Amino acid sequence: MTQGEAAPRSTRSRPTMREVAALAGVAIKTVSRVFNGVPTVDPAIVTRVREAADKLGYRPNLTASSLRRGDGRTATIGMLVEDAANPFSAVLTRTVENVARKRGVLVLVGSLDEDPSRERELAQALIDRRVDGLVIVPAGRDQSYLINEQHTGTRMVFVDREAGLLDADAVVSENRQGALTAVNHLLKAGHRRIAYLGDRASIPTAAQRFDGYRHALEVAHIAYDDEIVRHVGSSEEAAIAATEQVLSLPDPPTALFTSQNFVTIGAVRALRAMGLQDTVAQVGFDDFPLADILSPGISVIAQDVEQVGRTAAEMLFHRLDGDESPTRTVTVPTRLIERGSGEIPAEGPCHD
Amino acid sequence: MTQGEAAPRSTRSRPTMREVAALAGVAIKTVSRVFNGVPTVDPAIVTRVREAADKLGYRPNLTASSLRRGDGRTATIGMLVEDAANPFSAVLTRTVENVARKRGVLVLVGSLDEDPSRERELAQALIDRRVDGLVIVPAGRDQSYLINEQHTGTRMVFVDREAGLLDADAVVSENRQGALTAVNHLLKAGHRRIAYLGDRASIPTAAQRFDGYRHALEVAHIAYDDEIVRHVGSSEEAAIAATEQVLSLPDPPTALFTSQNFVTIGAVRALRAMGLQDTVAQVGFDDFPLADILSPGISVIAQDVEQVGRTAAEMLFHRLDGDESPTRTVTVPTRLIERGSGEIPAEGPCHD
DNA sequence: CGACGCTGAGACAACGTTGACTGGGCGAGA
DNA sequence: TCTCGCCCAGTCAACGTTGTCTCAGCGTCG
Repeated sequence: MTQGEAAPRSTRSRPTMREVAALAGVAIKTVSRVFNGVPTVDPAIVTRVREAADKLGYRPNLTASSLRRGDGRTATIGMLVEDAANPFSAVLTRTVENVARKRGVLVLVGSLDEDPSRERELAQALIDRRVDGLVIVPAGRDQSYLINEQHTGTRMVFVDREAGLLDADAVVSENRQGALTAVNHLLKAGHRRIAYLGDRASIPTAAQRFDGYRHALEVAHIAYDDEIVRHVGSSEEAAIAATEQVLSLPDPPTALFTSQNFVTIGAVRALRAMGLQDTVAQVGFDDFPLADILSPGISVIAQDVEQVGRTAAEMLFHRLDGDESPTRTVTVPTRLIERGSGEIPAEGPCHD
Repeated sequence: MTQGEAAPRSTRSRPTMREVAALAGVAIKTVSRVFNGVPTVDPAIVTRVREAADKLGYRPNLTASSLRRGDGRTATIGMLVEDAANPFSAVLTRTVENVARKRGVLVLVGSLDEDPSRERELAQALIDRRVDGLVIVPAGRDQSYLINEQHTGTRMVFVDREAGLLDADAVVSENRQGALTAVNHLLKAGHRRIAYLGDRASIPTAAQRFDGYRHALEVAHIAYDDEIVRHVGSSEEAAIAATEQVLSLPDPPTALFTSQNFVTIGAVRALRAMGLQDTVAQVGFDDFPLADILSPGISVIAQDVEQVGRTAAEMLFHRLDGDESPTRTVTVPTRLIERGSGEIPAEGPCHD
């Protein structure tokens, strides 16, 4: 079965419009018209071109197309999240993808790991690929490096945190109000000594939640005590340690407000390890899978991540459709889910 | 403050090499050389060009560059997973991203939702953007539509499931062996009546796990009984219903092997709802967060998702680096994690 | 019956960049 | 002194596609 083809099994080069045109016996431009659905092409020629294209396995080159065509659109957007593997980012990515899909737009994803320099690098990498727009959960506090890109037509929406030193659209969760609700809920159960365990205060969302915590205490005329306040970062281990420390104080808290996912889970672990899960109340910020199945179930302030992602994507595409209205920040509400841990009453005498 | 600029605040067009060249007083080609780090450029000119570029906010256009340059590389790969929001896919995406990052390669992500037609569409969309390579968790059983692309140089690696009707690299978990281990573990605890609850049998991984289940029973000389076998799909609700049904049989199983994540969680819920979590043993396939914190902890066969993703990405990049060796399938081992639920002994008399 | 408009297809240049080649200036060796 | 070759920057065309323009063919109307 010796054939003429002596090629080493591998790489032909990919067929182009030129070859399709040659095979169909038409001009390149006509092939272009066919693939762009221009109606003024003889149906007979259309089928001839399509057949030639199928035979050759031709696929249009979108990068060449976007280079030449007027709007320069690549039908691709960039998405920068904290970590593609964590549930918040993953859900966000998926909802943005869902909105993009309806428009034939694909999503480039990058993880920042809370590193501002990585944010810049990846944003640049996306811009170098001429994405039509960006959805960013910013790691740094200064996005002014994007001013140029904004002026040259790259649309962008910030998520979870607003942009710093840049006038841009944003979609955020109701962080301060959510935290307030959480702490008020614990106050209602009679708690007067409520610990705050959260992410580093340098992270804007954490700062806002902390602010809500302080405000709730203030309104309730409870003195702020930084002995029972820990900004631990977002690792479970650190949260476990902090929880143990706080509960080992001479005057330990009777309730915990844990303001971030991994911190919440760390605290859950620590409470169970100490056998205090039915004694010390807890409300966490951000829901997590199986929170309902533990005993007690973990009460949380749930963010509507899907809503956040969907809104952000829709805002971005509106901008791409030509919306030139002033930038705005949309706040998505949170809601309290009572599951048991947040409803544990305060023990001991009431001090008022 | 009336200025000459009457422009409506918005969209300048993005500067090109031409403009940088004009401002720096050099030829376009020299700008190109500077940005490609060609060493034979006068250092004085290099700084002149860089300054001009900075002043204009110039950023190279990678799509134009990849169109012109010889290898046609876009420094972008495509990744098709089942659902970017689920933990398995999310971790996979992240590990692939990590390997890609080291090479300055970005990742386009798409979710297939187990829909073969969507797999084709998205694969085509990625190819139209001329990605350098593809990492695919296939939804369908026939990937022959990719043969052309394979021959024209698009590299691809399949993950979690092998490609159908296509000779391609793959990285899979040890499904059959893992299931075997799970069932053997339950047998060792004295169980003779072990239910199988898993995803639809049309999904290759589910079929392999089911195969492992049957094989383990066979070796142990236990008759197969399809009364206690349910292929329920991957929804928690369906798994809950199936678990309840199976346990309501006249001769209910004393142990469950749940062969997929959501099925495992559904069964956990059902067992708790029925108060049987300390009576009926369970081993699940695939680990999940908080499995250790439940009581009893849920014993699982854990897949090494990071290892799977890393291996796949590395294989892809080896191919891109010119590796032309025969295609191969790498199997990544699983491991049993004992946490309590799988070690609950069988009640009642032993039948042998 | 000739000018006119319309329909459908091709020619040409250009998008922003880089590969291949060219050419001027200058030092070294014959 | 002249040539050779090297160094560095420039010119030109091309990557695959599409916007603009042109043009052939044909039916219509005054």
